[in-house]
Amino acid sequence: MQSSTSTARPGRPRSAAAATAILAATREALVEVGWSKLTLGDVATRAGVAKTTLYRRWSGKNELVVDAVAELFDELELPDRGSLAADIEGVVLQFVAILARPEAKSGLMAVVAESTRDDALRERIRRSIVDRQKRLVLQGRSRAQKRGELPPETDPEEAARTADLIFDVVAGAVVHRTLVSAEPADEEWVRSFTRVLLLGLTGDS
Amino acid sequence: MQSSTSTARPGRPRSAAAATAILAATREALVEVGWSKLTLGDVATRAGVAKTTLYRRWSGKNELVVDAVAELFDELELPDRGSLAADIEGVVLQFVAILARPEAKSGLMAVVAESTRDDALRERIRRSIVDRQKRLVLQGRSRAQKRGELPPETDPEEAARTADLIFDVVAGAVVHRTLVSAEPADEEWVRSFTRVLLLGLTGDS
DNA sequence: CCATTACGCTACGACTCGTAGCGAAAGCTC
DNA sequence: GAGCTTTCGCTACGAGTCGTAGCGTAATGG
Repeated sequence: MQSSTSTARPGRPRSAAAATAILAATREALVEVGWSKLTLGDVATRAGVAKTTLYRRWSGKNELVVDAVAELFDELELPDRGSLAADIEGVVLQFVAILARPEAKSGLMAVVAESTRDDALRERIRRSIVDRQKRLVLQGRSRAQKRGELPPETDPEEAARTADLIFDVVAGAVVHRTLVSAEPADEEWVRSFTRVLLLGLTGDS
Repeated sequence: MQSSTSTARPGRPRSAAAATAILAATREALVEVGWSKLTLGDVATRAGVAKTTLYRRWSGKNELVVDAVAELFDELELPDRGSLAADIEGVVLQFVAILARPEAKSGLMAVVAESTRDDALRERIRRSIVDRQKRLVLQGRSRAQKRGELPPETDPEEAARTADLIFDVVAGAVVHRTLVSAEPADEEWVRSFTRVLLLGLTGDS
């Protein structure tokens, strides 16, 4: 019996422009001052809104940064490059490019760190970042199966577990290389990584 | 002409017991309140020392947490389990166990996040955590080569690059599984991961 | 036109920060 | 032991941030 999907709330609607400005200002502040010194008051000033507006929409710094960072990862896509190896290399290079941006580096790792003590935050990260990008793994696998590069999966549950594993290996390796080892994930590194991922340590062509 | 290695400073020496108590108190605080709400005043109280003592020894929260967390990783070792696969599974399980501890989770990720904007901090992390554990990769490879499981390396530079790659893949995958995906890295997962690492995605036995 | 909600602004107590200054303690050298 | 040096515990401080409350105004829908 509802007219539409809860969009029909009375009163003045929230400004969409404000949301855009706030998230952009958050990323700007992440670049300039980093996560630990980022204050909501500063973000509000940069965005040209009142501090109270910020608190009305987000419960705290963590939630705000998650939303600001999540937008960065939505540009990932998986163009068909003809082979599984080329597909992997392509998407990994995109991921590397995103992680090279300072707002992604400091923001992402910080909220992940905070999420170890905050279940709601972890769930927010999972929904808005992690699960959204797992599609790339599924897409790549299905393409490789059509090409005959990978065998079709038999057990669907096993297939889901493998997809999760691949996602952790790929994303984890890139993040670790970029942030912890802090060395460039250039094309050469991506090629080596892809080779190991496809052939393993023992399988040298 | 120095009596010993710069240990011969005049004046009252710094209490070694205080350092131990401070680092332990830091880990305790990481468990109870997490990184963002951890205050140096609280740590000082827990350790039973004055806040000023803390500031005399560490320049800030980041440096303190790095030292407190670094001690956790020193217990990693690589017992000879007879095969490369078994060796990898063993050390990965140890790593998983350490990362399961809340003080390791929140502390490590937080300082890594901060290090994206602080070169000195990144170098401190590298020296006290990352490089210290790369020995495990080198040790495992050399053992596998003696067993004939891996070919001897030809180019030493290429060998170093590969070792770095392996380290990023292993550590990154475990960290991502544990912290970002936030799902258990149990024995079954470790077995699957080891299989992919050794045989690759294509190589199914 | 009226109810309802969002907005901008100001002000507030509570808290943490990092530092300074002090007297006392604990080592070394002579 | 005397004297020097450095650390330690304690107290106090201004500066800055936190998250919230209160108010008048702006923008929607019925």
